[in-house]
Amino acid sequence: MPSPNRTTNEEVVAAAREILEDAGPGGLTMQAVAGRVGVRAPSLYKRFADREALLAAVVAATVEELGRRLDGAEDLTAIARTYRAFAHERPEAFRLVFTPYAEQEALRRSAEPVLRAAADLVGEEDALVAARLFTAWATGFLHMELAGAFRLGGDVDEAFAYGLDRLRAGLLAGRR
Amino acid sequence: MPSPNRTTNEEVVAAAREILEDAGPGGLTMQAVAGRVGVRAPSLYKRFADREALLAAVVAATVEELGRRLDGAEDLTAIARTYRAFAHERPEAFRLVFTPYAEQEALRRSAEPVLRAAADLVGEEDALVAARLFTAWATGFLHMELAGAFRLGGDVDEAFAYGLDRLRAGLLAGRR
DNA sequence: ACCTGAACACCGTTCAAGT
DNA sequence: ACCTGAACACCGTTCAAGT
Repeated sequence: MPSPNRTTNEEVVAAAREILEDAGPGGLTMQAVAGRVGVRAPSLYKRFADREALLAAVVAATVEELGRRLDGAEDLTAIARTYRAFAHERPEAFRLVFTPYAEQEALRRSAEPVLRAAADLVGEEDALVAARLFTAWATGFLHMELAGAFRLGGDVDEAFAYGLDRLRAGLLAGRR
Repeated sequence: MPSPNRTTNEEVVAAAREILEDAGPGGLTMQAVAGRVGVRAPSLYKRFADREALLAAVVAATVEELGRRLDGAEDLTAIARTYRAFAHERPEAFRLVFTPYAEQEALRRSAEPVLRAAADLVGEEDALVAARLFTAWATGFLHMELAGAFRLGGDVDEAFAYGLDRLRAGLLAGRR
């Protein structure tokens, strides 16, 4: 006798993302996720091989959303602003993006707008290395900000603006 | 009847650091650490309040060692090289440095050489923001490299050299 | 077909009892 | 004083049995 699905993969991932932000990675238990979608923990194994696979799906959904938002950003300034707003909104998920959980494919898609903006600045030939410089800076800055590494002094917004400004200047000067 | 200590805090932390690199954070269990220093897991609670406190001590020791190595580096190029070599040597510990586990004090000490090198380049007034630009880039780059985010194409060494070069150029151009 | 209770392995942590 | 066996709570995961 077939019984209808009591939940969906999308619903499970959405629940996991909420729990992740509310309770951190340690609070993201199979039981907590199951409870939020109204099933028991063993049922989740029909949908995800194990907790790690669920985490990978959470990261994939996060990277996808980030990619969608970045699509609207046209230059490095807009991209940086969007990127930072996203990290502030979903700090726990953001922390997981650059871990081995992340899938290459989704990362590549979300890197597209950065590559385009970098090409506009330095040309096609150096677009990749320039995009990596920008992404590494933005990623590192946000990781440090979220970890509280900037609590010691100085204005964080000012440091972000300075970094973006000097980065753009360095890229423009290296044009060829 | 007093019994002599069968281990020391330093030995426990050293064991934990080895296990962390060999087996990742998931393999860093209290039992594994205890086993390596020749005691049972409950004994560790005489030395560290809980697993999180032990992890914090691991990160503190890591940051301290990084700081010691950076002391020998005089300019941003040398610092970048040292920083990258360290991340390659202890990837798992490096990943934990910019998390809430890290203590502010140790981080500040290890930031000293970067501040000095930044001041040499842009002057005292902008040294802090310049150091944050450099550190964010280096940290982000290494996190991405360790996460395999650069496996898609292009030469990683070249991207690192390009980033450092453009960063220095941007800083120099902003001198005032 | 999908779901679950029960069970197992494993881990963090506590504590009374050993020396 | 330091160490440990035993116990407890909690979690990931499996699976036979339910509908």
